[in-house]
Amino acid sequence: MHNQEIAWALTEIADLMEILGENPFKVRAYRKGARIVEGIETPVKTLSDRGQLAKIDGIGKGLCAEIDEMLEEGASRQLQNLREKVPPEVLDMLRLPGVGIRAVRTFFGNGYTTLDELEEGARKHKLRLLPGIAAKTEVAVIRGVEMLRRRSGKFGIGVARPIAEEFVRFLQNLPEVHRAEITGDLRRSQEVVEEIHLLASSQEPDKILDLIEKHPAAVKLLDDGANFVRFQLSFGLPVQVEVVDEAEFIARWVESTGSQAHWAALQERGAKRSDGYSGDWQRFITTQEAEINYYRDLVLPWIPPELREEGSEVAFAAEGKLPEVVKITDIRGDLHIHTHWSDGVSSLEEMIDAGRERGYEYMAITDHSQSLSVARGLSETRLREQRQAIRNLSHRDKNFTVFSGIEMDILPDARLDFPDEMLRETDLVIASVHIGLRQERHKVHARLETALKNPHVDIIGHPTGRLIGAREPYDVDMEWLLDLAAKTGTILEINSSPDRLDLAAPYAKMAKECGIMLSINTDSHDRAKLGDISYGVNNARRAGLEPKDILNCQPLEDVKKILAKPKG
DNA sequence: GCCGTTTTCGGCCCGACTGTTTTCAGTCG
Repeated sequence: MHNQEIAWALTEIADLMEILGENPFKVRAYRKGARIVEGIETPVKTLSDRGQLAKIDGIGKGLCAEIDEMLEEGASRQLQNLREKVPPEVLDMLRLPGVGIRAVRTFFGNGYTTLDELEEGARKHKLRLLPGIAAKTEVAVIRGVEMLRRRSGKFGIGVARPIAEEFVRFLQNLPEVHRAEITGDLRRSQEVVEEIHLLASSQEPDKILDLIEKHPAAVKLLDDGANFVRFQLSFGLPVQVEVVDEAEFIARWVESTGSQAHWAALQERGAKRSDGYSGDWQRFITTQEAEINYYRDLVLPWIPPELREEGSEVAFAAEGKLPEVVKITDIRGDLHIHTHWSDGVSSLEEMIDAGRERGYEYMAITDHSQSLSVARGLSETRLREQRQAIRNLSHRDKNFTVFSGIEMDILPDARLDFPDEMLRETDLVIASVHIGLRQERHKVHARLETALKNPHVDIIGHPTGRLIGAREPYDVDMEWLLDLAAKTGTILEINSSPDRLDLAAPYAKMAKECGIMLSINTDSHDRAKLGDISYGVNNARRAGLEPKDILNCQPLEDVKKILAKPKG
């Protein structure tokens, strides 16, 4: 089992124990263990073999034994036992916003074991007859079940992509495979996908497909044919592997990357060609070895997969109007980072070293501010202490600049968490909404207005507050927000966490059109998450953003000027 | 279950908002 799978298993154990009324601190220990395992970069197997697992803070004897069992057996007996006691959909009830552990226990204790039953109970006003459940909870159940249904069968890019990459490596290591790539929605970096689609080329498709079917992760065969196999992973995600002849690879790759609209637009363009080989253009280009040649034969520049969506991009490309979208190598620093000064896992030193190792020129440490006490937010005194600690560390490397910043809370009553004097002396101020997410629109607007109009607020963090598939955005009129950001010269964040991707690509595109600068940040709470920047970059590419639109694609001196300059 | 320690068991981030309530507990972040 891999680190992520172990982390999922530990989380599931925690959820099930909680439903069964286990000691809350034991539950918390499992959750914490999951978070730690998720953040470890080396495979847990390696640490276990070296006997270093129990030395990690937060992993004691019990969790160590639990993890060792998973590594050896590929499963946890405790988890199996717990699953026998709690039907799977009772776990989903925990995901309903506004429904907590006590309500789930009440539902389960009164015989509700599926979401369908629960929804019916809510619609027929039966839930309110249960102790401690009222009409509002019924509304929350109905809304929440609808949200879960919309999400069902969909998997976040943060789950799908690492798994897809692992299968690609597996395929590439087979001697019979010439080339293997991710294709489909995932290659276009959609936020959520319904399956992983992989394309491989080989002269011996039967042999490849046979091997794939026997892969230990393929728990259930869904479908197979002459040149493909489709199977399901343990947690339900379908994977399709298609094997084609080398000569067909590029054409099939372009076609399967999609979207349908893009492919249709390409075909139309091919059919219209009038310079000699219009009749068999497709046969000609199937023998290409690179996508760039495929597009060149249609007299087009190569179109990045993230832009192959509407179909209209083909015409834009033909007119030379495609944006030069940002690449991951354009990113010069990460400007939203947490450390264990607040709720991060890694130390200040570890985060700074990790940024330097990524080849960044700069980074901003932005821990939470005092009001977010659950995250051990920094008081003014602590922030000043941290600034001094950062200055002390900065002397170690003159080629790497660390800004001392803050992720300051925008309070529910529309005040900011720090006075202006404090903000003035802080290198970079991100203002974010963390509490009071269900307020009415006029209150949310009043809060955002205070933040955007404050001359010291540089960036609005995760501007809509959504968690993909888990929490709706707070109630904000996006056109109003973009207009205000443009007027005040406030930068908006593209939060790279695959759970957030906030701003979403369509809003980021609108922001660019309004002349708003964006900042692609990871919001990392541990050093392993710095790599999430790739999700943010993919999201920005879908929005057609170019390096000039992005704060952290600018050289250090320019970033300093932008942060020092009064807004507006 | 983890940690730290007065080495054997007690304490484990917390405050605001909201409604299950009519005075406190559940939920959220």
